[in-house]
Amino acid sequence: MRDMEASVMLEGSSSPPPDWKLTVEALIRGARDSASLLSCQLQDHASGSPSRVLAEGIIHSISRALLVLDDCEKSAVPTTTNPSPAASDDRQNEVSSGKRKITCGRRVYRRRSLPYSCTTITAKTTKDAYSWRKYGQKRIYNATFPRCYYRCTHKPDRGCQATRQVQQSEEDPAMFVSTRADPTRTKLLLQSLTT
DNA sequence: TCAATTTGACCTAC
DNA sequence: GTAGGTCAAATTGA
Repeated sequence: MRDMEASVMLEGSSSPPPDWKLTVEALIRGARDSASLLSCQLQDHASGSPSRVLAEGIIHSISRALLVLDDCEKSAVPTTTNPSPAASDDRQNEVSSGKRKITCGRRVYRRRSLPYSCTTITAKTTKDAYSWRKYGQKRIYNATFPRCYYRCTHKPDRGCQATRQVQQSEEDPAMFVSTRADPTRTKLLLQSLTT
């Protein structure tokens, strides 16, 4: 698996085919369905059992493979996401309006489609190397459960850009769909896969 | 007192 | 125009 991921990434240094995006989306759908199925199967096995360890490994590998594919796509179409410093200055112009302050001028946000994202499905919100801090929650259209947004606690002091989205599964409320994105650490992971 | 969470507003991608 | 991601004031809890 490791070798496959590495080779996929190396090939991704060239321009992707026109239907690359459709291919990746199809893979993502298939992988998510597979992960959901495996997650359901996991419920019947005790934690640490060989079957469960194997299935968790498969889910992890799928997530990593998708991560590499996504990165190949991104590398083919370079983007700049540097927020304008001037934008933050605009936020200084605040006026008071009732309960909360309303900002004059435009805020600038880094947008959508989590770069270098990695989706996993777990029986509960798992602990990892990060310390997450919740910064938002939204009701999602056609979704029963709201989506929660987390970012790394160390963003202000260490500049950690990791973010995480967690949403309860529609099919099985006991499961949580977790999407993590960390531009800096993902690059390091990809480098390690090639060595 | 301070850090974490909540929640409505703001903003942008689609 | 709408859905969804982010901001930041208010609130809560240790």
